[in-house]
Amino acid sequence: MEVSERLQKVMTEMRYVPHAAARHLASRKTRVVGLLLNNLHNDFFVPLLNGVEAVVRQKGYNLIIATYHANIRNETQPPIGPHNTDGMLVFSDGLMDNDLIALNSLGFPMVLVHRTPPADAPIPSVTVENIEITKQLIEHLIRVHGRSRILFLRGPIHQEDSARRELGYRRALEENGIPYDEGLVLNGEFERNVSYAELNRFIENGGKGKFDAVFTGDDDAAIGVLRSLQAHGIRVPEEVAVVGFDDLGFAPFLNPPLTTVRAPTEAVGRIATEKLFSLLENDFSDGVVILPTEIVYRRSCGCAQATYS
Amino acid sequence: MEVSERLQKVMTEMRYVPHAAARHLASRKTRVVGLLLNNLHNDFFVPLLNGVEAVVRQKGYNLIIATYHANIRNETQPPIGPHNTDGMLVFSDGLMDNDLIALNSLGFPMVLVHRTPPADAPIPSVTVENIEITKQLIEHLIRVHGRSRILFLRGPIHQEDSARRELGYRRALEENGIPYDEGLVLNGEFERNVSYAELNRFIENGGKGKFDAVFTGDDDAAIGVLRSLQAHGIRVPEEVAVVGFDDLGFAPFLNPPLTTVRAPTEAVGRIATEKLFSLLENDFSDGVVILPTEIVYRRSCGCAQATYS
DNA sequence: TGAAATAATGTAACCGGTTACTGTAACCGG
DNA sequence: CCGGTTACAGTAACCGGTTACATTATTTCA
Repeated sequence: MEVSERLQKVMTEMRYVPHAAARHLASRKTRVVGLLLNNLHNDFFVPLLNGVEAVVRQKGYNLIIATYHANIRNETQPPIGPHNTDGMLVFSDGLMDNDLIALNSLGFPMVLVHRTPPADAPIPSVTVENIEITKQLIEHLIRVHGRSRILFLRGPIHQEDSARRELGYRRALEENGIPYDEGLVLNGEFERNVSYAELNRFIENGGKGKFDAVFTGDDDAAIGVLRSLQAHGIRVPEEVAVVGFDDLGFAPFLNPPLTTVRAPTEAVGRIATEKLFSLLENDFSDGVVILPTEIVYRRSCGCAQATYS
Repeated sequence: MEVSERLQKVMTEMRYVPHAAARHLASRKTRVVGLLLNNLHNDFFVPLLNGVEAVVRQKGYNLIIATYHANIRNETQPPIGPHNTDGMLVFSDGLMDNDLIALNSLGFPMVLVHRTPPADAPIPSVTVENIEITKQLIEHLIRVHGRSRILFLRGPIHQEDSARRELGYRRALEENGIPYDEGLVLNGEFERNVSYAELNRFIENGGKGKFDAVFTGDDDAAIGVLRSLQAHGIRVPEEVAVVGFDDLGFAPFLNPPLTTVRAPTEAVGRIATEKLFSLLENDFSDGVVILPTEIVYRRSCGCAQATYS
């Protein structure tokens, strides 16, 4: 029997597990990758985490998850970096473009998730198509369902998905001759509770009757929107059409079933992590991947039949 | 200016971040805690993670998340342990009772989540009340809605919540004179996709008409159950009443709104993590915490009115 | 002002592995 | 049976901090 085999056997028998810190220190490798998120207040992260974790585990690495966002960046150091990981996935607005450039110039492997790299730093990135599909989604509300006063609940201010969806929203309005109305844009933060509160506020301050559709920004916010509309006795989709984004698992079973955009979120997590490992192992990975999205038409926009009569 | 202040200043100026591995090695502390999960295929983990992560961040620690379950425990070492963390939260059937006892006797701080400690190891634990509330939930179906052929989709075989909910289910049947029928228990794994497939299989193998209610085990599985029932043209709650467990954020907005048990999952995560830190900092924490649960009655069991007529 | 208390600096060992290098034993083909 | 290759063993330096202790500078106050 080879020595290495015998060694393995004895190590297992004696339940010897090498001390991670000592290995890390000596080998200058942690075998840990990090995932930096703005927050965890969204069911969106479940498929993302699944994609990430599956690849990380398969590679025998560990995964550190941390939240870090723009509001705390001046108080705290980023919890993840070259000092405790071999590389990281960035889905956070806490690291600004110049932070990314600095880390990148240090040779620290990174992959951006749902975020475009800074102009002069070739950091790989994985995201989904937002602008064109959002434009189509809004145009569907306008052309098929005759809606024109479309409320938009945007997401976090620095979040790129939010900005792009807003762009698609504005383009659709523009190309269909509907003036953009600042007053119809609320801050939903892509969170069901925030969206619920914001829409309540809007409706209770005389907003009722001022809108005939809502683009909730994402599916999680759609939950808050539906709850608020229901609480105010506004019928969906008859009085107000509602559309979301992401097609989370619950979307087909909301009341009414949610028309939304199917985003391959687990694939985003998986591909981003594979890119990160390609960077770790081959020191190379190519640029920006934009995964395709598609609209799923259900009841909440006015399409299809109500399932329960 | 004090020396330590000046030091801090220079450290910030020069962007010096101490190398984690070196600190860990020298100080024998990692300032990392681990969270061991069976899997991540469930929206249930979002509130749990939120509770855990909030406390971990507030304490300035890092969080490693890993999946580990009974099916892979013979192939791989647990990814989290004394070698790379200061303590861990265990929500996993991958570590057996004797593993826990071994780790505990090493003095490794652990807190069990949704799991009762082994008889002879005083490991703190945080979970929610399952048995009595499930019994009440099933009795509600029996007594208020007159159901008697109640399908149960149990969760993972070693998962304690699943076992306890099954116990509550059986007690309710027993105390109401309904014989337990093995044929009405399916393996839903607490996963929407598995539950969907299992219920489809059941219905298509002649199960249609053999049940008038479903206890889905948890809310995530409820999504699969509702989808399957809808696909087979079975009306909820008229033909089949459906109840879940957890009261995840989407539950009030399923179609129809889901009657379920409200479980304080974020609090479980928060309290469990606080217990872990109490163990880390004071080397002490007391026993088993069982958080109370309550039934939330909505449309899917037959209570309340349909929101959309 | 001088002795004691306190703060700062200097030094070396150590954490538990990895890495590189040197030396010895086993193996292989001609 | 020998030279050359390969497998294994032994040794020491090193990774980048922490810790403990000894030394020197500064402050405090009788």
